[in-house]
Amino acid sequence: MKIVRESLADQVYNSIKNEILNGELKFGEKISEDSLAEQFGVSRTPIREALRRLTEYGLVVLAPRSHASISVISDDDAKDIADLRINLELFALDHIKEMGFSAMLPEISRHAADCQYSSSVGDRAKLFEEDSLFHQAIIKSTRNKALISAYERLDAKIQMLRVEQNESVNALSEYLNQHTMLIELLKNKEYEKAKALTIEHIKHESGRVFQK
Amino acid sequence: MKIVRESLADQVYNSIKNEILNGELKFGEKISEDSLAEQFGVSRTPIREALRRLTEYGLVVLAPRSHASISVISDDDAKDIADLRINLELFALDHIKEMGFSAMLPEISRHAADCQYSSSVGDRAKLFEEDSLFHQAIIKSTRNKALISAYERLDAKIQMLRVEQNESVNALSEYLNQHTMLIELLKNKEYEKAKALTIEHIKHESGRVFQK
DNA sequence: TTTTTGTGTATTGTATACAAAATTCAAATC
DNA sequence: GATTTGAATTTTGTATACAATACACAAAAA
Repeated sequence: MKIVRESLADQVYNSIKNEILNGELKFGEKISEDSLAEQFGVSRTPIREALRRLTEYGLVVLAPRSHASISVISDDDAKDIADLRINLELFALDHIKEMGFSAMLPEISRHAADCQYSSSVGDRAKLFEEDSLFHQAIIKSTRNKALISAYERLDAKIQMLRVEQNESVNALSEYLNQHTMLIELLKNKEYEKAKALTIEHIKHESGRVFQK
Repeated sequence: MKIVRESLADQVYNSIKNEILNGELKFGEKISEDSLAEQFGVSRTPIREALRRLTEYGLVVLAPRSHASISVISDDDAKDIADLRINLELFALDHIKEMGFSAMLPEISRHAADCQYSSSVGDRAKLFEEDSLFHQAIIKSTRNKALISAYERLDAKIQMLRVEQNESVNALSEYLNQHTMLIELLKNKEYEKAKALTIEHIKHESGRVFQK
């Protein structure tokens, strides 16, 4: 077996990403390479690589020769993200209709269950993480690599948005029930209902951006 | 007006991208930071940033602590890309159906015309570029930033694929006529026909991956 | 008071130096 | 001959040094 040590750049990337999704780094906050380098005890080189990768995922914005800052996602952007997300998830359902679940059904079910559990013990962070993994698993069942990587990028921003509308996840139990309902519909091959539910589910989560 | 000099990393990024799309750099070819640095007369730092960005766009593959190489796109990957592309372009058409063309129609038409012209003078590179811009313009008319950036990533690989199947763009004039036909259908609000044509158009271009 | 200009400071962009890991290839072993 | 081993070489990963640009704030001008 080949052991590959994670590079400092990768570690820093994950750490900064977590700090953004934890809310430790606020949206719009300026960040300097020097202070991050000092914070993580590394040189600026891996910090720069991490920041540039985060920029590609839309979590960080780079002002050339000036500074980096955490992204701010406007309501319009949030609406765009939700619209595209609906499109991609429906595309995945079409694929499942044609080709079946592949081998992902157990994983999908497990993430739905873990959402329920995390909710019941009040672990919001874990709940959000499992919710992302649930939707990613549906996408992954298509085995379409282009789709999977496009969704991965979108998911980074979806996760940011969840942090932002921190307080506003109303009717959480209904939201979580939709997961199990969706699984049932897919098992029973009721694809049109599954699509309708997916749209409702995403609009439900995206909240206010669909209310106008 | 603020003059911002393009960074060396950006210049190198564009140069390497062009070399890949020109075929100067072959698919699967190993590339070393040192030799690129020497070739461009810069240090490894901007080279590394460029390579990492290219990796995010799927044009380059990084083997950690070992080497970088130009991506190889398999037939399965090409099929995935074409499927997703169809989905995204149909999504854009739905948007145009709801909201109209926005102000992009002149630009769309111009790129279609430039495709025709480039074809007539036998400028393949320019033809491919304008073809990409034509489809990008349709996507841009939705004004959905998430969609636009997702498509931009996909487009990088679409361009690579066009280079690969260099000789096989058969029935080019038919392909180009489809551009003008599509514009006419959209002007006349014949959206279902436009969608059918889009599917045909993309499958036509993607060639062999749809032939099984 | 408001605007402009200039200078010092802080920050990013790039080059270079060094450390660590992977690759190569020849010699040794089976 | 095929495989393994190990040192030499090459290449990447990271730190540091320096250059160039942007920023902040005070002094001067309108």
